[in-house]
Order: sequence, then C-alpha cells, then structure tokens
Amino acid sequence: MLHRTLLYPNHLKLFLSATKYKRHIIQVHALVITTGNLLNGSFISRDLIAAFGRIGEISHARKLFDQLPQRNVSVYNSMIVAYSRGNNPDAVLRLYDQMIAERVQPDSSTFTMTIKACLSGMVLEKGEAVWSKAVEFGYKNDVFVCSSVLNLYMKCGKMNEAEVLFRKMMKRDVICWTTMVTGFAQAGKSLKAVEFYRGMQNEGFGRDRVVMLGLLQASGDLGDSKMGGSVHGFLIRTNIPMNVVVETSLVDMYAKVGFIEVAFRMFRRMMFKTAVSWGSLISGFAQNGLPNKAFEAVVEMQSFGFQPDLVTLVGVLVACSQVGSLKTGRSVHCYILKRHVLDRVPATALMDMYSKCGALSSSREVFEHLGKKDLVCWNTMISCYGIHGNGQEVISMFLKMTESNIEPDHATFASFLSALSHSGLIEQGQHWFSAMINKYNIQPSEKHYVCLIDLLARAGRVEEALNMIHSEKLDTALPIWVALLSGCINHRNLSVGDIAANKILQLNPDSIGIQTLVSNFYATANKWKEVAKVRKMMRNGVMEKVPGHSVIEMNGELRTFLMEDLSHHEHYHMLQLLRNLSSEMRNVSNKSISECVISN
DNA sequence: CCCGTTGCGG
Repeated sequence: MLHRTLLYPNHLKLFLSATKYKRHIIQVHALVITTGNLLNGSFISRDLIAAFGRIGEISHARKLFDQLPQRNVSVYNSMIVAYSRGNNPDAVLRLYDQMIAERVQPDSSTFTMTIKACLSGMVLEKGEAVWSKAVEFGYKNDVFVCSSVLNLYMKCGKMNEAEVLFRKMMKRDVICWTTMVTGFAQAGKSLKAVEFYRGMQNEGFGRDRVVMLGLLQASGDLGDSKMGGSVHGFLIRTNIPMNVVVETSLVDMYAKVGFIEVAFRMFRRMMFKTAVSWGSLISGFAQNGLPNKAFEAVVEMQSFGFQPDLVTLVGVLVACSQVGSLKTGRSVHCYILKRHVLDRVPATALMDMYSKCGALSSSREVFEHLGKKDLVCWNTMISCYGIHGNGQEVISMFLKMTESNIEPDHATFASFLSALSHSGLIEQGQHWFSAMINKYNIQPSEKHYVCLIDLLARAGRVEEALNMIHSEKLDTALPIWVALLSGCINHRNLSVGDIAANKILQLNPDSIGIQTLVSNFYATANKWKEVAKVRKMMRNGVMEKVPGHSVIEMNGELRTFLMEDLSHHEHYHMLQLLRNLSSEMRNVSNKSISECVISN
C-alpha cells in the first residue's frame, strides 16, 4: 500500500522514476484517479507514461496515453521516448504525425527523437521533412536537433549536406563535433575524421571518450599503429575511464593495424566482454591470417554463453576461406539462414568462401539469390570465376554488371584483368585494359600493370613486356618483375629473365615465394652460383616464417601440403605427375594458350 | 533529449 505522503506530486514523480514494478505504477495510477482528477493538464500523466515506458510496459503506456482527453507535448514526448527505447521507429513517426495533426507544438526533444527515429528507420526523406518543420518552429540553431540531423546525414552518406549544415551552425558543442568525427570514421573517410578532430581540438574540445572511438576507428582503417597507440596512451594518461566499448575498440584497432598479439592481450584483460568484443577478436584473427585461432574463439565465446552475431559469422567465413574448410563454411551458411535474412555483406563473404573452397556453383547460387547486388557483390563474383580460371564467364559477368548499371571500379578491373590473364585471353586482356583507361576513366595502378605484364609474359611476349616496363616507368615495382620472371621461366627466355632476376634481387624481396622463383630461374639457366647465393639469402632472411603451404578439405578432413614436403608415401608419383602435367602445359601453351582454357 | 564497439571483393 502506498504511503499518503506520495500524494505530493513531486513524491509521486520520484517514486515513479525509481520503481521497477508494474504494480507500483498501477497503484499510483489508481491513487491518482481515486483522489481526484489529477490526470488532465498535470504532470502526473506524463510521469506515469514515462514510468510504464521505462520498465518496458509500452502497451500500458499507450493505453493510458490514448485514454487522455487531451495530450500535450510532454505526454507525447514520454510516449515517443517509450517507443524509441522499444526500438520502434515507425511508432515514433506515427506519433509525430499525429501530434502535428492534433496541432500540438513539438519541442526540441520531439524533433531530436523523431529525427533519430528516421535514422533507425532509414528514411532520409522523412527526416528532412521533420528537419524543415523544426526550422519552421524556430529550432534552426538548436544543438540537439542539429546534431541529430548531422548524424542522419552522415549515416545516409550525405557528407556534403552534413558539412554545410555544420558550418552554418551558430554554436557547436562536443556532441556535434563528435558526430562529424565518428561519421567520417565510420564512412571510411579517416583523414577527414582526423581533420575534424583537429578542428575540435582547436575549439577547446577533445577530451571526450566517445570521440576517441572515432579516432581509434580511423587508426584501424588507416593501419596507423602510431596514431592508434597514441590514442590508447591518451586514454591512460588522462584517466578517461575505460568501458567495454572503448576496450573493444582498442582490441579492434590493434588487430586492424596488425598487432594481433596486443589485441589478444587486451581482450584477455577485459573484465566484461560482450558479443561485440568477441566479434572484434574473431574478425581480428581472420584479418591477420589466423583462421584456427578464429575458430577456437567462436567455440569459446559460445561456451561463455555468447551467440555469434552476423558480423562475427562473416569473420568466421573469412577464416574458412583461408583454410578451405568448406564444411564449416556451409554450416555457417545454414546458421545464418536459420536466424537472419541474408543481406549483402554476409552473402558476399559466402560467395568468396565458396569459391576459395572450390564450390564455385554455390558462389553463383548465393549470388543469384541476392536481391540487390552492389559493386562489391559483382566484383566478388568476377573474382570467384577468375580464381577458377573461367575467363569466358568472367567476361559475361562483367558485361552483365555494366548492363545492370553498376559502374566498375579499380578493384573490378584488378579481378577482371587478372582473370583474363590467368585464362590466357590475351587480346581480351589488352582490349579491356585500354577500355578501363579510355571508357571508364580509371587510371591504371600498379596492380593493373602487373596484370598486363603477366598477360604478356604468359604469352611469351616478354620483350614486349620489358619494353612496357621501361616506357611506363614500372621498374621499381617488385610484383611487375615477378610477373615478368615467371613468364621468362615458362618460356625459357634467359636474357630477359636475367634482367628481371637481377632487378628482383636488388629490391631485396623478403618473401620465400619470390626467392624460390628467382632460385628456380637460375636453376633453369644452369647458373648454380646464383642459385647458391639466393638459397643463402633464403636461409639468412626469415627463419621464423611459416613455409608456404596450401590446405584442402577432403571428406571433411583438412589436408596440408607443405613446400618441398616429401613425407607422403606416394610423393614420388605425385611429383612425377606434376612434372608431366607442367611439360604438357608448356607444350600446349607454346601452341596457343587460349585453346586450353578449361571451362567449368 | 544530440555523438559510442565487431563485417565482404581487390
């Protein structure tokens, strides 16, 4: 039974804002009704609605709301808060419209919360309409309203609009500065984010914890360990209290700049972890080429009662594609289908995983089932066919892509040209290389030139390739010479090969694969002194490096193939077969490479 | 009341 002193409105308000029991709120409601009609025009109805909303009794709040003979701004706002907390942006927007229809004047928080609901509901147009209404009612310079509009613009990719509004604002607080910094950071415009952070510092802001998250994200994105480390140092020095979100961001940052051990140490020291923390760690393992660590972590997170979310599962798929675990990949696919609608990012990750695990038809199936395909989806599908050496399908995919009005980018051409070269489609490769420049206005970068050199070198046109290296001033790029050298080995061109091998050694390659290639070339040329030199270099250089290997799944079991591994009992026959195959391939390629395209 | 952590292709 409620105490009589609660009849004072202030006491009632305090009581309502503190209790977590539905029956308490109902008792207050009853009390208010039985002791006189306090509901109309008083604050009690607002507080009752807020109290019901706070404990998640939204339908109770709504019933009370609907029963009121008249509703003012506060009552509306309480109801809007309830729906916002319940993650129901549609209901917020309906209430806002109803409010306008009932001619109740919204205030700053109404606009702020409604615009935020537009963001959750991803309705930019509605948000802009609400914003013009806010301007109409005189909230043009309200920092709360403006920040929510800035955030809406940033999250919808309207960076320019956001910047224009930001410049026009009369007064700027930490929040709106932070909105800009995190907005740019999340959009991958890391340098812009840092630029705004500097602006913020110049205005005397910048000790805020949230803005540090934006900087951490920018550091990770740029791979800038110095910047990330200094943010970490700043957090420690200034005694800004850590929390799960900051710690998770630190784990993520360290993983992204390649300091996976540091990330793991940070993770282990975290007192409280969330599914997101686990997700950061797991994606970090996958990004750093530690797929087995990623798998272990997923199992472990589940043993702690956390379910992997979509983002984490994408990390697991990346891990699967690295080790070729088709079985795990398929089970992740099922897991996703059971719980979520397959959206673009997981679908793209699935396509990539399937193709790298050898199941090209499954890649295509996922691709076909996808409703809306973006640039990355198309690029991935092209790369899938490229990996499998299916040049014809790559070309038809590319054409379909342009027919669908998706503008190809530098990555499209990187996959496309590489696929054409690997399929031996020389004329096509040259044609599309110039189309890239002339028709699509993409200036070739190093990787595109590598494709072109590779293309020519594979065709045995190594002198032509060499001329191009000189005329296009590509002679400082290691991958260019590597592409040329492998062509020289295959076509036994010792003179050009010698130039390439020399250049490669000058550039001091630390990759075992490249060193092996050079050593193989010298062996082909019978230059045994040079072979010994390169071998010595290999031994001195990178002892701790894991030797090159590949993994394939057979009947659910992972088989590893190590470089120069002779431990298999049939290794002699395997090597014999490989030798025969490569000599056959050389014979065929001398005739015409394009004749031996193996279609799927 | 406005700003906060994990994701795909190259």
